[in-house]
Amino acid sequence: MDKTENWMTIGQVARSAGAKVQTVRYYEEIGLLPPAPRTAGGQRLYDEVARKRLAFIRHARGLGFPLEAVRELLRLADHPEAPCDEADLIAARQLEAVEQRIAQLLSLRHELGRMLDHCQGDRVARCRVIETLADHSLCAEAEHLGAGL
Amino acid sequence: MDKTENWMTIGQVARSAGAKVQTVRYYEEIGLLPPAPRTAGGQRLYDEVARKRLAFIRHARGLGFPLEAVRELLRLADHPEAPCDEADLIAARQLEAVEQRIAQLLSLRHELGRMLDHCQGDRVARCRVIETLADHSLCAEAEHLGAGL
DNA sequence: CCTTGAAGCTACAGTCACTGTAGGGATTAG
DNA sequence: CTAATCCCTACAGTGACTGTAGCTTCAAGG
Ligand SMILES: [Zn+2]
Ligand SMILES: [Zn+2]
Ligand SMILES: [Zn+2]
Ligand SMILES: [Zn+2]
Repeated sequence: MDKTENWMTIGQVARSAGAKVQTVRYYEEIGLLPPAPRTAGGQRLYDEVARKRLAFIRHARGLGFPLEAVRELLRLADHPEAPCDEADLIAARQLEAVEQRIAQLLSLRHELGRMLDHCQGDRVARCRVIETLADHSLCAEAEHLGAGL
Repeated sequence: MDKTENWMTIGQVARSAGAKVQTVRYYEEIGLLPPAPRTAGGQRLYDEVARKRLAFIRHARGLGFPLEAVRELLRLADHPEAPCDEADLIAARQLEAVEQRIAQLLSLRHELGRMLDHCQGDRVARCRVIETLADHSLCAEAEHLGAGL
């Protein structure tokens, strides 16, 4: 009944979802958002449906889902009659990835804490931080092979 | 006393440090490793000093230090008489970054677990995973604004 | 109607730390 | 001598944006 389209500009829709303007354009470019209709002057316009879609994407990204998973979740959300096994599987895989990452980071925290605890704050020649980095056998147990935060 | 240089190829030194050959060349390119001496045919050669330097880099990377921090740690390791405050500060900052990341991921784990626990595994129309992504007010408390794993 | 300033447009480069590929040359064991 | 394995350079691609330059459009005030 409410056909009064309440158009928003890209800046408004971006703010409403906590995204940057460039990010919204990027999502359109890679096909996560449909091409937005434009004003006569070529500026993008967004309605409530588009705003919700953007909010969905940002929420999923905030929970760490990679964009390909978000793409799949959007596709599923567009088919409400399909069974939800696939959506649950994607979320379960994401949970597993988060748990693995947590385990890895707990191990890194342990090693970093140990390094700092053992250092007497003397010269570099006797710095436990430098010594440990030069000799993995000073580490407690961790494998810390995968890199990055 | 041991001047018998025991040269390794790039493949050998990479394997010994758990790195790929391209990664070793990349470290040389960005100046983390000094330019390696070459054979007459132009192939790189590595000695024990270079092997240790590469192992140091990989160990630091394995503990999550960004390359710029590794660069600084290497610079400090080359000056054994300097005080070790700087090295300890870099490690402390890394520890703090790891702790922040852990806190964030624990919150994500909580939300993902909640989503999955509440879903009855019906149609997408009633899938708690999709519902939650569409409506952040179904989340417990977390801000999950920063993205990515 | 005109001006001004904010916001929008495209196109492209840069981030981080690699990884992969194409198209060749070097080295070594048989 | 040949075949297999390694190595070389140079460059493109990854993920998910972010920043910049140089322009155009829009809304509001005078
Ligand atoms: Zn120290
Ligand atoms: Zn270690
Ligand atoms: Zn479900
Ligand atoms: Zn939420």
